Amino acid sequence: MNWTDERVELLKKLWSEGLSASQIAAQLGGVSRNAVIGKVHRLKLSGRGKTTTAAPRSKKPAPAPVTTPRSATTSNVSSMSAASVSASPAAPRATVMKSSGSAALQADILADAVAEPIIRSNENVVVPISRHLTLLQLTERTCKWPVGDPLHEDFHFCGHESGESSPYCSYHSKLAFQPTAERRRAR
DNA sequence: CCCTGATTCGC
DNA sequence: GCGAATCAGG
Repeated sequence: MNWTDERVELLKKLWSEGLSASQIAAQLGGVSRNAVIGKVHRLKLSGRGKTTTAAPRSKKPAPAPVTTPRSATTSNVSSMSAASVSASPAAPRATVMKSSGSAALQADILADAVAEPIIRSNENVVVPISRHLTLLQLTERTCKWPVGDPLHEDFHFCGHESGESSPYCSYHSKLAFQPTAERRRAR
């Protein structure tokens, strides 16, 4: 993909709006977050007020001819990152579904099996670069169950662990795959 | 492990 | 100029 003027403009815009490199890459399509970051640097568009890791100058990776294998001790952090989307004032199209958007991150007890997710993931490629709409980073392991009104600010996705091959967490999977209620003729 | 941006460097 | 690989941090 070329960095056309338009793409560069969009890059600048999104970057200035505080989107992360990966988010921008996702909307631009066809580029990796590294590409975005690289471009940002080349454009000298670093730092937009609040950069997460503001480690300007500390040390440069000296070209040590010797490989220095270091073992890092990782402390376990158990924080769930809720998938929140910065709702845009003008959402293109709302996925109409009747869900009582109150499925919080903590597997809350949902009254009854209400929601019937009509989530038709089309072959949807990249989200048509539109508003400063930024679907969060829905990775392969995050529950993609939408929560709340897409038109509202607090719209987000469940974000729970969704296992290896399911788009939803175990909880939402059950809701999603519930056979249209009692549709069986008991012999 | 997930994510973030920063830097380097071969192409 | 580009961006994968790598580094460094949360």
